[in-house]
Amino acid sequence: MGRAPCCDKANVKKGPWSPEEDAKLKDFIEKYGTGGNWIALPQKAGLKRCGKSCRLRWLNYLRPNIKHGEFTEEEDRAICSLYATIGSRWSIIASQLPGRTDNDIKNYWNTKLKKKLLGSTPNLNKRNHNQQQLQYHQLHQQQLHFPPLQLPQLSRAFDQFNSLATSTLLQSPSYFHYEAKPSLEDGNMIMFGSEKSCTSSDNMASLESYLYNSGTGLTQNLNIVKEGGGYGMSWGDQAPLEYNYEEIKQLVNCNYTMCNTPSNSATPTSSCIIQDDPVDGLKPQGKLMYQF
DNA sequence: AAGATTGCCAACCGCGGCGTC
DNA sequence: CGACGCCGCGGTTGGCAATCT
Repeated sequence: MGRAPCCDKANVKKGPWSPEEDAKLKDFIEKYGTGGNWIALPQKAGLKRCGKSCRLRWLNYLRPNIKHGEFTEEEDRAICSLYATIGSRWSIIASQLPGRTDNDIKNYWNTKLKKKLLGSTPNLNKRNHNQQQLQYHQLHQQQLHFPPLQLPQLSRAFDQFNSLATSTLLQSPSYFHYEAKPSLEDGNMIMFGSEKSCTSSDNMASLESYLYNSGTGLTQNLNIVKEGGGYGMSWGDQAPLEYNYEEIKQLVNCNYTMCNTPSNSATPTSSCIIQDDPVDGLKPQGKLMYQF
């Protein structure tokens, strides 16, 4: 049996809100608040709308201090760096941008910012867009001799680093590094992986189990070796390429500071940055330095 | 000039999390 | 401790406007 519907779908209005409905909702909430119950609110406010629809309308449009219109360069940078760090968690990203809603940011990212990062402009037709994208990548590959990098894998990697940084598994000062480098065998693939040393076998077992259960997709090719009194571990995968090294470096390094500052401290306990790490004086490797 | 395509964004939908009973 | 109901999130859709062919 499926989930019961949240409202009587036959008796609720759908689609765009009229100014009258907006006024009713706004007046009601300003007078009485939401009462902590969106489902009951439309009936009390005299609206033939689903509670969820009311909530969305209020949060995305009617509530005070909502910012509409163009995003600033500063907001662009913040969205980029947060997306690179935590992925598509729009509500968290929105919480860092006063006046902006998660829906707004999601739409902005999907329709404009993503394309901006790819070096193309909005309102291009498909043929021009594809041509420009191709030229863009060709130019970058000629200049850098480095294939483009795929963003989703990086986002997952960052997710994993973030949760590890704040997990109780890593009590003592610890050091991680994350490497993104072109595969020597296949220029169209990127290798990504991490290494971790640990002096306690118990700790390592917990970490291993954590990684297996974290669902980040980064535990392929997990390799654990005994090193002296402790253990060393590395894991990684390879992925097809979409973005180039410079784009990713800019994304990550731009304004990036880890947000795991403890409540009793003014300074963050960790940070990350991608540094150039030339190999044999030829290709740069993206090395994400992660210290906490 | 008109039909087709693309961009944009408000709104919808389904699902997972969480609190309550 | 499981069922239930609500909330909030992120992905998707629909429809209008702009642009292209």
